[in-house]
Order: sequence, then C-alpha cells, then structure tokens
Amino acid sequence: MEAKATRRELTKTQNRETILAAARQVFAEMGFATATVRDIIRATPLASGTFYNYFKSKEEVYQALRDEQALRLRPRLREARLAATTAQGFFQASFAAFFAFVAENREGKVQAAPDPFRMDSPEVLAGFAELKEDITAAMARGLIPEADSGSLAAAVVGVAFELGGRIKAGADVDQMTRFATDLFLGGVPALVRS
Amino acid sequence: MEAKATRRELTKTQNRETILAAARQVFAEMGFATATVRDIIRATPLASGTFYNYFKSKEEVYQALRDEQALRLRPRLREARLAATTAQGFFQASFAAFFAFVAENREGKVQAAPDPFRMDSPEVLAGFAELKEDITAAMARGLIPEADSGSLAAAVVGVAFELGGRIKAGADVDQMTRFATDLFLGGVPALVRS
Amino acid sequence: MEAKATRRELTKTQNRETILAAARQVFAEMGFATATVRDIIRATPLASGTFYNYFKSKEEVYQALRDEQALRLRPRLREARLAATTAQGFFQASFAAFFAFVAENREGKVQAAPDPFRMDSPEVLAGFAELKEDITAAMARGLIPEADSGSLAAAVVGVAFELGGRIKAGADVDQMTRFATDLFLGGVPALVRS
Amino acid sequence: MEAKATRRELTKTQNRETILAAARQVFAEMGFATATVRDIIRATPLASGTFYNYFKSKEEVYQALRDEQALRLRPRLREARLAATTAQGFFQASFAAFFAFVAENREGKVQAAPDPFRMDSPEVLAGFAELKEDITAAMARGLIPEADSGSLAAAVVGVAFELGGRIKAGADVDQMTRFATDLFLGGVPALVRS
DNA sequence: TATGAATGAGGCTTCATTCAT
DNA sequence: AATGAATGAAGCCTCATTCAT
Repeated sequence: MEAKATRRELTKTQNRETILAAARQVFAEMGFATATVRDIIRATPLASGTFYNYFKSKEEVYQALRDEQALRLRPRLREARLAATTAQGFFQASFAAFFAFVAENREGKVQAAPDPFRMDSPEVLAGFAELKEDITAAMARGLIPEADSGSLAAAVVGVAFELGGRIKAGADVDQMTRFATDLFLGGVPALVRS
Repeated sequence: MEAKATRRELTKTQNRETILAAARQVFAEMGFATATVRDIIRATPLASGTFYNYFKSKEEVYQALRDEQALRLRPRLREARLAATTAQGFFQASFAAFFAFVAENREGKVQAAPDPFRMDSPEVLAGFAELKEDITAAMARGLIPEADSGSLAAAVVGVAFELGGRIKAGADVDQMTRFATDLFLGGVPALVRS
Repeated sequence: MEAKATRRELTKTQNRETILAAARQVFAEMGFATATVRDIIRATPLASGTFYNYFKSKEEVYQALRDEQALRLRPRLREARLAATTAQGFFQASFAAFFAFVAENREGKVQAAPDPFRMDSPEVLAGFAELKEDITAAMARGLIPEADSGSLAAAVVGVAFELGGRIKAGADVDQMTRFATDLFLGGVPALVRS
Repeated sequence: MEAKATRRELTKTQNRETILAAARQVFAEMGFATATVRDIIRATPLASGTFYNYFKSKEEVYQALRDEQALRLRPRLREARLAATTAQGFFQASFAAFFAFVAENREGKVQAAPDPFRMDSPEVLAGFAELKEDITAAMARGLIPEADSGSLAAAVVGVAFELGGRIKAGADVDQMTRFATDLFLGGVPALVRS
C-alpha cells in the first residue's frame, strides 16, 4: 500500500520535473515571450492536457522555475555574503557564486530571437533578485561604501548579466569574476590587472 | 505622368512612415516578442494587405526601426566620441548621449510582461550596438586602458542597460551619467562623490 | 464480512445520493446543456473516476433525477386527481400541485443563458410528464369536456410552464393557481376575478 | 469599378447569410445551448476563421437570427393587431399570424436533446417577444379585459409555444388557431366547438 | 497599389473517459 | 469500490498571409 502510494507520488513528481525541464530548455532556446505552452509540451513525452494538471499557464511554470532556482542559489549566495569581510571579498564571492551558477546551467543553446536580446531565463533572473538584495544588505552593513544603493545594485546586476552572458557563451568563470571584481573595486584603471 | 509618380512616391513614403510609427509605438507598449503584425496594422488606418507591400514580416519592421534609430543616434555618438580626449571625457560623453537618448524615448507605457523584463525596443538596442562599437573603438585608439575589450564593452553595456532602465523609470539623466562614469573611472570607491 | 458488505452498501447509496444532489444543484444553476460531468464532480467530495461507478453519463444522472422526482411528485398528483370531482377541482388541484412543486424547488440561482431561457431542470420536466398524463386521463374519465385532448394537454403544459416561470421568479402560488384555473374554466372573461 | 465593388459586397452578404442559415439549422437540430461554433462552421463550406469575420460568438449569431426574424414577423403582427376590434379578432389574428410564421419555418428536424425540451429557436422566441408586447398593448387599449396582464401574456405565450410545437410537428394551423382562440375566449367549455 | 475577406494553421484550454494503484 | 493522473479529442479564438477586386 505504501509502496503503491509512493510510486504514484513519484510519477507525479517526475512529470512535474519533466515539464519544468522542458520549459527550462524551451525558454532558453526561444525566450520566454516567444515560447508557447505547446512548445513546452512538445518537448515532453506527455499529452497536452497533462500540462494543465501541473501548471495553469506558461507564467506559472516560469514562476516555478524561478522559485526552484532561487532555492538552489540562495544558500550559496548567503554563504558567500557571510564570509565576506571586505568589499573585495564581497564582490569576489558574489560574482564567483553567480557566475559558477550560470556556468552550471549553460547547457541550453542560445536565444533564437531576432537579435542580441537580453537573456531572460528564469535561472538568471532568479540570480538577480538575490544579487540585488545582497548588495543592498552589504551596503547597509557598511561593507561597501554607501553610494546610491539602487544604482549600484543595478550596475552590479548589469555587469553580472552581461558577463554572465559571456560565460554562457563559453567564457572562463574565474576570469570574469576577477574582471568584475576589479572593475567594481577600482574602475577601469584597475582592470589592466585582470 | 511625372506628377503621378511623384504623388505615388509620396504616398508610399507616408505609408511606410505610418507603419513604422505604429510599430514603434506597439513595440514600446507590448514588447517586440508579444506584438503581432495585426497589432501594428490595427494601430494604423491602413488595410492589412498593405503592410506586406512594405515589409515582409514583423522582424523586417524591427530591422527598419533599428536602422532608422541608428541613423538618428550615430551622429551624436560620433560627436561625443570625437570630442573626448580623456577616458573621463569619453565615458561621460558616451553615457550622457545614450541616457539622453533613452530619456527621449521613454514616453511609452511600461511592459505588461511577467517580471522585471525588458527594454528590448529597437531604439535601445540600436543604442547598444553603437555603444559597443564606441567602446571598442576608443580602446583601439588607446583612450581607454586596454583590458579585455570584449568584457569591458559588455560591462559598459550592462551598466548602461540597467541604469537606462532606471532612467526609463524616471531617474535623472545627469545623475546616472555621473554615476556610471565614476564607476568606470574609479570603481566603487569613486562613487561616494556621485 | 456481513458488516463490511452492509457498510459498503451504505456507502454506495450515500455516494449515489451525493452525486445526485450535486447534479440537481448544478443543473439548476447552469442548465442541463451547459453543465458538464466535471461540474458535477467538482460539486462533490468524490473523485472523478467514482462518478462512472454510478452513472455512465450526464444524461444518465439526468434520467435518474427525473425518475426520483417523478417518484416524489406522482403521489401528490394522484391524490389531487382522485379527489377531483369537477373540472374546476381538477384544474385547481393539478395546477396547485405543480406550482407548489416548482416553488419548493426554486432555491437555485437563475440561468446565465442568453435570454428568457429555460426551466429545463429534471424536476420541472418530470412534473410536466405527470401533468400531461394527468390531463389525458381526466379527459378519458370525462371529467373534462373532451376536445382535442392532445392540444389541451399541450395548452395546459404551456400555461403551467410559463406561469411556473413566474413562480420561479417569485410569483405567488395561490394567485397563479387561481389564474390558470379560471383561464381554463372560462377563458379570459373569467379572469377578471383572478 | 462599381460592378466589382458590388460583387464583393454580394459575397460578403452571401457569406453572412450562409452562416445564419447554418446556425438556424444547427440550433433547430441540437438546441442553442448544445450547439457549438464549430458545429455551425461545419454546416458551411467556409473556413473556421471566417465565422469570426461576421460574428464574435454563438450568442451574436443568435441575436442576429432573432433580429432578422423579428423583422420578418413584426409587420404581420402589427397588421393583425391593428385590424382587431374585438377580443376574438385580436386573439385569432395574433395566433394565426404566429402559427403561420411557425409553419413557414418548420423545415428543420426536431431537437436532439435528451427529452421534451422546450424549443428555443430564435424564430420562436422572436415571435414571443412580439406576442408579449402585443398582449400588453391590447390590454392597455381595453380590447381585452384587463386582468393580471403579465400572467395573461405568459399564458398566451405558453399556449402559443406548445401549440406552435404541435404545428412544427405537422398540426394544422387553422385548427390550432381556432383552438387557442376559443380557449382564451371561453375556457375549456368553449373548446367543444374547436 | 490599396483593400479587406478568406483561409487554415496553430495556440490555449477543458472535457469525458480510462486505468493503474 | 475509490482515487486521481494521463490522455487526446475537441472547443475556442487569433494570427500571418494570400488574393480577388
């Protein structure tokens, strides 16, 4: 009886995972806005109706994906954040954690969008939300000189995003981490070292 | 016969402009990926078939819009670029030009997308393309210390994008320009001034 | 073993009743044609598969409901019918029984249909069937002057239906009964009394 | 040029008529609630999308059908109404006009509904609306003894509806007219004449 | 060239029903 | 028997695109 119930549970979970995996892949390949529920289903061995047993819409899958990713990313960032005692340590750890995360998820092909669109995959956006909080908290704690915190967070996100893109395209994580850290610590002049 | 041809020329140009204007508006309102050819036509007094006399697809309109915008933006950037004799002058001028450009085009309502999405209007992307060229060229000319030029360009674009987003949301152009410039010149320590 | 069987019997009957009650409610709320099996299940604590242990389809539930209602209604009508010794008594008793029946079942919200639609709940239709038999029988017994019996039955049903609708909408049972009875006894001239 | 425009107009009108005719037929065969837009399209040589060039929904077709029928019926009823100088004349003319109308439209098969559902075709309902107004007006004019006007109108409608059903099934128009008229003039006792 | 109706593919969603547990 | 997930047919509708006028 228990085995049975368990097996059923398992199937349910598996299907959910199947859909999420397909969605991840589809979003990566064609971008969120362009992707359709059908595209997701097609990337799956499941029947069309099955999708709706798990999610009400494309948006809901997206949200689930973000939540799932956030769950995977948050602990790492928190760790990095806590360990940092200097601005240098803080930036380095944050970028390192984020870039490593991006690298791990870089399987998917690139966007098929008509141009150099921003990569809006749930992975990356989940990372951002964390990063933003991260920065603001560090400022509050005085680790980072307190400038316009909103703008600084935005700048960090922007750099992380674009360099993350390079990583997705194959760039080296360490190198990007060094680059970003140096930039934020000393501006362009400091980059000669990178 | 000639008068006729002329009049027709005129109408042709006018219709093309009508479509482009509608597309600009529609893309701004609902984002490129979500917009449909029908949406564009509907924002026009023209008939649906007429669209295809001018463009083969949504993508083609998009391309035309980018080209048109590039034409409007390039002169400014070149000017700013030529006038710069220091890294400071270069960054300041570049960001200022780009942010001003974004500010001018910020009329459109906001995205209806599910999240902190996109500034994917042709205008902005056209701006990016220029910005990237700009940076690379400046590096080649030695105005900027030559580090990893691809990554630096990416970083500039990332910062421009995110701060551009803040501008779209109402932030001050001068302030953002100063912020970005300082960041690139001296890193976070230099930001206390901003 | 016997206790078990008994308990199961009980559950079986209970589930059947649960489904019928839900169906009654659902049909009343959205009309038979619009209601779906899913709607019925949803109005129940049971699982979808369970429905099919009891009924093959929506139509079958409908039939069951009619039968059940007929069972509740028939005794009353028979009583009224037997008690009548004059045409006046006959019409009055019949309409009174039917209208009372409609009034008892008028709880349900109204139709969402596009117009002055339908009172097509099994209850009401079951009532009609009885009414029709009723009339025909009375004619056969000579209680009512024998005209075109089919047409008279139809007329009675039509009047019952429409006035029944008024009752569903809140009209008074006694008043409607008097009205209908007078109409059939003496035509419009007789109505001044009603 | 004019011929061309005309021909196009014509096609448009023809398609609209094609859809209306199909809808009329489909509603008659399966009832309004059960019919689907697809059913209507299928009863047509047109493509599915074409339906939506003419109507937004099933409800809209229905409305159009009612309007169209009302347009055909109203003049006759008005005529009958104006000509009547006695209650007898009034009822006779009204029922005659209505029944004749039903007879003309009786081609369609009968309901496929699970039971003796009411016939809710647009034709008939359009007729009712008129009939109701008719009655109320006649009462106001004193042609008919003023009883509970709402209930009388309802009764007339009910009888017209049910006897109309008999006509659809093949009954004779004159006979039904006489029957209904006599019923309303003198009640059941008067029916022996019919 | 402009028009706008027709087309049918294709997206979204719900449904009845089955079937493994 | 009860459960509820899976299935795929089928409904709804919008879209890009064609083409007769």
